[in-house]
Amino acid sequence: MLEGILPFSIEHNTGNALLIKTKINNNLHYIDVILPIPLQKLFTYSITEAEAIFLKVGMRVAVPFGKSKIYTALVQRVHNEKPLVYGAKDIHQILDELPIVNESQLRFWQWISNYYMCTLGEVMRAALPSAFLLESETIISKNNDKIIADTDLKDDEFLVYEALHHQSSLKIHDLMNILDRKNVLPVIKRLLEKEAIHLDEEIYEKYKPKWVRYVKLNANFSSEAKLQKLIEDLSRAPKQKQVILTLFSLSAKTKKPIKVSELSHESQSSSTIIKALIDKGILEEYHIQTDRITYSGEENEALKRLNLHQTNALNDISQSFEKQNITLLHGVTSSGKTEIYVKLIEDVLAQGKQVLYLLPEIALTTQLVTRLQNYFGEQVAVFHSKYSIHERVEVYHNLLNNSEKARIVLGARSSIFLPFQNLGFIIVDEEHEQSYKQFDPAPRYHARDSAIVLGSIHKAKTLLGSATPSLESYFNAKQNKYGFVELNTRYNDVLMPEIELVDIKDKHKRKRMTGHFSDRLIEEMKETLEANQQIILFQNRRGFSPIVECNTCGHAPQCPNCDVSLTYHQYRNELRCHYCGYHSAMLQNCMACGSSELDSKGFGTEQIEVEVKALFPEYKVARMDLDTTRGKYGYEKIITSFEQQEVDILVGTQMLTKGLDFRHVRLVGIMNADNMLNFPDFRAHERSFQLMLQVSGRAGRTDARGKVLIQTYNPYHKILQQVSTHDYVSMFSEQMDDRYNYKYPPIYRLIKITLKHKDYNRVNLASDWFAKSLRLVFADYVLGPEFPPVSRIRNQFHKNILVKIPQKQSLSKTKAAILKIQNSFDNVKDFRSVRVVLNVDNY
DNA sequence: AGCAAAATCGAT
DNA sequence: TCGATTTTGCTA
Repeated sequence: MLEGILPFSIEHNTGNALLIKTKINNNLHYIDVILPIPLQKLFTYSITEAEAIFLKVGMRVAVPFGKSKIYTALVQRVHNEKPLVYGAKDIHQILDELPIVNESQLRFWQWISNYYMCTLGEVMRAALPSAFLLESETIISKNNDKIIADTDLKDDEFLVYEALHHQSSLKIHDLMNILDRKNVLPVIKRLLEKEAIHLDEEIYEKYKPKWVRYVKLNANFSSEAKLQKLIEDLSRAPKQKQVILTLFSLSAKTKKPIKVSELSHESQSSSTIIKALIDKGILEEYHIQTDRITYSGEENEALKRLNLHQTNALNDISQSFEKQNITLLHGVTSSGKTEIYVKLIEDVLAQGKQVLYLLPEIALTTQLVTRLQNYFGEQVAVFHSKYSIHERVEVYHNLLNNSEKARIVLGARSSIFLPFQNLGFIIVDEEHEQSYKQFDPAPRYHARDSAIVLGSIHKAKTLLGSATPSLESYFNAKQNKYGFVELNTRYNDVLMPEIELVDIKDKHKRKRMTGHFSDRLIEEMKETLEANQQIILFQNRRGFSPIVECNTCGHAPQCPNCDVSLTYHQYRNELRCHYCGYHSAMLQNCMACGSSELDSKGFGTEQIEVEVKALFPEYKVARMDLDTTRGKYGYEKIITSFEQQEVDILVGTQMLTKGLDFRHVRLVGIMNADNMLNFPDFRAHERSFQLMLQVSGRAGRTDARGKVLIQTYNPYHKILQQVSTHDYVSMFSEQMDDRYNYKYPPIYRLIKITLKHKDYNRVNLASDWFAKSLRLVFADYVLGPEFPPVSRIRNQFHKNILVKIPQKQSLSKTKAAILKIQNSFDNVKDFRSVRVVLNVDNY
């Protein structure tokens, strides 16, 4: 039904539970449920008649599973088919009054599970806020019916028993702390045998509504006279009197309920004073349940008038949507795409439909959120990983209830799983971003592609936006699968920045380099700083230097768990592994020969920061990378201080590229373009082009034309030439030739199969076997097995096999064949312990 | 996934 | 030879 429009089709999978056909008995009732674990099967439980009437598809039930665990499961089907080969267990409890997952979501889950080759349970885990998935916890308590003599207990048993005298119940985790070891089950078992304790399984809601404490004057004092008396009585308690007076003035001013926190703040007195008043019965406290997500907005901002180019683009998009469900908007950086989105959103809202606005995680900045909130006020809901589980539940509920508070969802990739009721429009901004693809764990979905399917399920329109579209989307637009609209002028007609390539090989030869800075870059930096403008320096590698090498013997320290050399981080004087997090103090001497002459090879953001500070000591320098943006607001702080011009030079990794709008940046320096271009990946050239153009786009966003300097050893590289002329089209056609010749996406599809095991030989044997079986079916379309550039991570050896799928080959049959091979693979005893990871459309 | 039974390991 | 650790099998 969706052929020709979608890049893929929807297939249906019937759960295993349905395969065991059975006699229908109308007196017996069953449900098939999805469990949030990586099992392909659905499970059938028996329910009572009353439960059968009450239970609807999409409700949660707590069910016993395995020996003692209780899991949250989702009802997938209610029926009367008695399973023949096993006895269905009863459910433990119903958890919802109404379904929390709707029919379209379940269809969507099914699609994700089929397309990305994972189980429905894994999709469920990704799709529901973790607070919805309660699990049972074993509670240990003392058996008071029996008295145990201390002498009957071993040391560890005694410790637990003794602890139960002080605390009525313990959790497994507490036991681990008490006994200071992981394996506590034997102790529990022995205590259980001696009837010293008993166990209970307890489930609890992780979500608790937020209650806020309010106070009011006790009704006894409502009359004028009594009030007068109260004030007099309190003359000897000035602090308390102060609180009462503040309460009066506050309630007179706001005419709203008074929060305890507010009162304590306004009256400058501690909460103990308020507590004393409550205890005296003068004040009365009460609680109101509140939303965690509140919008304390100013007046709605009037929509900015669109300029001519924007208006044209808007009209083109509307026209395109008449014929196409998906449209690609290719708009250069700083062309004002957001304003166009806002107009489109307005139209959809007017039709009473919901909007999903997807952004890469990192681009979800306060900048954009407040901007949208200023236009749409309360109707905007934000959903991303920095939100607490409680906040996520609230957004989820607001959508489920089709609340006014969630007409527009602004979110990162996981927001495609929210319970939309009436979705009318999806925007995928920065569509080319690779972070839309989930890497680990399963489901390894691509949010852009999944959003397109979601759109088709809801019959909604989808708009993909980017200044540097992915080859995939541009190709689809060229093939007329998508509509296509271009916006080539920047807002206010600011010219695209001038891009200059600096040959550092030549500069090195002529001794024109200071550290990693060419004379040209220093010149431009000076000029920019003197004009009171800001600079961004881009280096796509964090740390100080990626390799530390001994000058005498050439030995470089390696990570003990991974196959990489350790990166030197100067600010903590540490060696770090960027794959597993291993770190150790920086060595003073070479571990192999003891020489103290250690040299660093290569450079990262940290080293650039140090060098800039030395070059321009009178200016403020900041660094933005994974190391400086840890913590909830780390990222925000750096951006704000740069925005406020407290910082003149910002050094950073690709984080800098994500949709930030800085007004005073005139110069962008790319320290070294070569390491991205030489990255061993078929998308390296495409990605370098996108990355460089995106950073360049940060320059000169308001009036003066910006400047970009790209330092490289190879200024004649095709990609660099294309970047310097802003030539997306020739980049596209050239890259497409390569993709065509070497059989890569978007011409061919890819499925990557990764095998992992701690034993090197076993990975080799297993992957050879796997690849050989694949070749029997797919012949030359199988690549590998090959070790990835980093072949060992966290003590696991990795080996990759790539399956290329021609356009005309059936996707579902291909996947079925791969699954069949995996199944026989799992039946080989020696291979069973090898982890197999399937990654469809891997990035 | 998580848990327990079965199989294998290893030091007395 | 017994106890500990790893592997294997199953969940409804």
